[in-house]
Amino acid sequence: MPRLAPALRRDAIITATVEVMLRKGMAATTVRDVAERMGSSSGLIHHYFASMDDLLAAAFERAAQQDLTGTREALARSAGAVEQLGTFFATYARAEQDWAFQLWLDAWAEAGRRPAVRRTSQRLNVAWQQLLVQIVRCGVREGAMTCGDPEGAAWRILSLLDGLALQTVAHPGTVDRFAVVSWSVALAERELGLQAGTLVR
Amino acid sequence: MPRLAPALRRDAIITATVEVMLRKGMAATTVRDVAERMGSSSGLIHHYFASMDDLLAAAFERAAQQDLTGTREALARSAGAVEQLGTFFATYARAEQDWAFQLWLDAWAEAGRRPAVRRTSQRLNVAWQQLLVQIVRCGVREGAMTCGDPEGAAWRILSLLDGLALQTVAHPGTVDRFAVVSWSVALAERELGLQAGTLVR
DNA sequence: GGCCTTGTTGGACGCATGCGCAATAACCTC
DNA sequence: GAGGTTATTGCGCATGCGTCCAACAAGGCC
Repeated sequence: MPRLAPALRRDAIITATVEVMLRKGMAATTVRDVAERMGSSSGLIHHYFASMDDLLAAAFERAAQQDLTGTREALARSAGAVEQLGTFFATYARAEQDWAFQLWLDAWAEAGRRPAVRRTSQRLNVAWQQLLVQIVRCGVREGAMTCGDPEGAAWRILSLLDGLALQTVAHPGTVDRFAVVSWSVALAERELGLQAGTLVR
Repeated sequence: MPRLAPALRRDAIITATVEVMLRKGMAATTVRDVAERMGSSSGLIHHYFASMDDLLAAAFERAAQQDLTGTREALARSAGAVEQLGTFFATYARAEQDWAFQLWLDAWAEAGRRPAVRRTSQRLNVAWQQLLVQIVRCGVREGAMTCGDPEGAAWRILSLLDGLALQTVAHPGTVDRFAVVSWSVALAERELGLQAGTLVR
């Protein structure tokens, strides 16, 4: 294994860990798996991460942040707050994002045993909520939405989407995903004083 | 350890496993833990359960079924479909039921690695949905609710409640549970053509 | 009371895990 | 090119896991 600058190596380890995590799940990811994926020794990983907890947390952070910034960029390309909200829902509806749901599910379950993972997942969850709050606040300022409690509304909508994600991941095929998404969109429209059908393109 | 009839011993093992599971989580539950809890040897457990997967599935089934029948009994004590639906939501709102949410979360996460647990959780999930379907069908027949798609409505409401459960378990303190419950109740009321406030006592 | 079925024991086995550490080798500086 | 810094190795250690099995003992049956 060629010698690498600390920052680059650390980065490479995280990348490899994310790949393993997506394939085998967070709980089944081991130091040896990551080392094999990188083609390096297992000792190297512990040279950069004090514990498995830290490594998994860092890897989860990477994956979730990527998702978050991807959504942020998509939002930036949208004109008004209403269109942004539509984009937000469309992101959740994408079938290719099942891996993200599975990852969040893993993180929630591991949170009980791994402090670092718990802290990271809580932080990122709040980040998603704040993203929604921002959109709603923007919509209210534009006069396109009405909402007395943006913080609360964001939590409610997020809970709704999480439940949807849970059902589709845990019981694929049983639930009609599209139907549940449209429903949640309709609910959000009513919650925010939007006309029905505004968010669907 | 006194000799016991197979059915009773099997029952005792499941009981002990549930207790350990509630305390340490499903993923952290080991054969030795269960044996120690029972005050027996570890070999005894494998005399009744072919694998750890089977044992965990049986224990999860026990806990979830208990919850299910408990709710069924509460529903039986309620008069009409509307009151039954109110009872259904009240069950979810109870703070003492956090252990149930945590257990479901564990089951969903373990499902990827443990076939028996997966089958059990899917079966019980459908059972909960059917319970809701029954209530809605009943309500429509009584003329108290309007719903064109009881099956779909049940899945949507269940997703909503699951999301709520997820947020409150994964991020205790961050989300105002009562606010989210009331919201989901209000949503269900609208979904089923009920007057606002009907389900809240 | 002897026998035989069967619930029960408790440790052994093999495997996998996270982690630590002395040795090695690559790179940089002078 | 010598020397020192440090990224990297790869094996060893302790621990924990699920599973298995030969031995043991407690009943029931005749």
